[in-house]
Amino acid sequence: MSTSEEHPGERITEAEHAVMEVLWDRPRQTAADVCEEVCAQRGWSLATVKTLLSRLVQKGALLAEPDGRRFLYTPAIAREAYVGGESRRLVDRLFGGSAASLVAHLAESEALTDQDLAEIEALLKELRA
Amino acid sequence: MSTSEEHPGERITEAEHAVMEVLWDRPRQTAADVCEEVCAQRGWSLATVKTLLSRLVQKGALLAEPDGRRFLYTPAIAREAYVGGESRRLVDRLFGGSAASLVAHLAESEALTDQDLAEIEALLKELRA
DNA sequence: GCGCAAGGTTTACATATGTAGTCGCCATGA
DNA sequence: TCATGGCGACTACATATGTAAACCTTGCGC
Repeated sequence: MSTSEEHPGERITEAEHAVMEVLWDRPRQTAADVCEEVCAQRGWSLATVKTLLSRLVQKGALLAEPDGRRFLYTPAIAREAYVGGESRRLVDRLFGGSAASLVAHLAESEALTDQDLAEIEALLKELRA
Repeated sequence: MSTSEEHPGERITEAEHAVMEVLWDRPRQTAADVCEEVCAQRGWSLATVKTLLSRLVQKGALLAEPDGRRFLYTPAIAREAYVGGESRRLVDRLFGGSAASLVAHLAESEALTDQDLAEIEALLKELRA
């Protein structure tokens, strides 16, 4: 059941993740573009964004496509893969690998609203079909 | 705000979490006891466990109950709370706060086995009752 | 042509984290 | 009573992470 991951495990950090989100939302953006999207919210400077972009490229999480004298950054890993990996990590670490346990916990701890429950039910019905 | 400040937000790290699990499983254990449980698996030395225990006490995640010249460590926070917090953090960060989205993702990414699905369905039915 | 602005690269530095050694105290058995 | 071993406290140190400044290169507008 191994995911098609071959990077030795270059974890993406919290701060880096914020940058990834911007690029998943819209690929091929410059450092300035990314900053435009997050610097305000996170109180970062352009320099910080540059650093994070570099580190992400090094980690193989981003691709830097040359565009004249600058780079257009694009995710090298799909959001789905990342989200899946993180989710799995959580489930493994806290729920003994049982996703059902996670759902159970969410439900019991009232982290799920009635609407959530309805949505999940609908979803399950669909999956069963 | 004295030393024994109660910070609900003091993050517990991966390594520290391993120690917490041992104590959640069985409270009031000494450093040596805890080591007994994890040193082998994680390849840690007793010293490492001691450091982690100290940090956890500082963070307010553990209580050190004096027992003669040593301490019996006990979780100061319930596992439920920790698990809930971590789950919520993940949901917020990756699923825009929608727990249902998480479940949807798990389902779609086949992280849920048929049995998981069945369990969840049963669970939902119960919650509806 | 030339300086400036835009971009990436290097360097920086504090705090966090993983992992562990060392110090000093003291209860206990020889 | 005295050496020992067990124990927490203090110290250590490399790497990771957050955050950013300094620096270097080069295309462009004037």
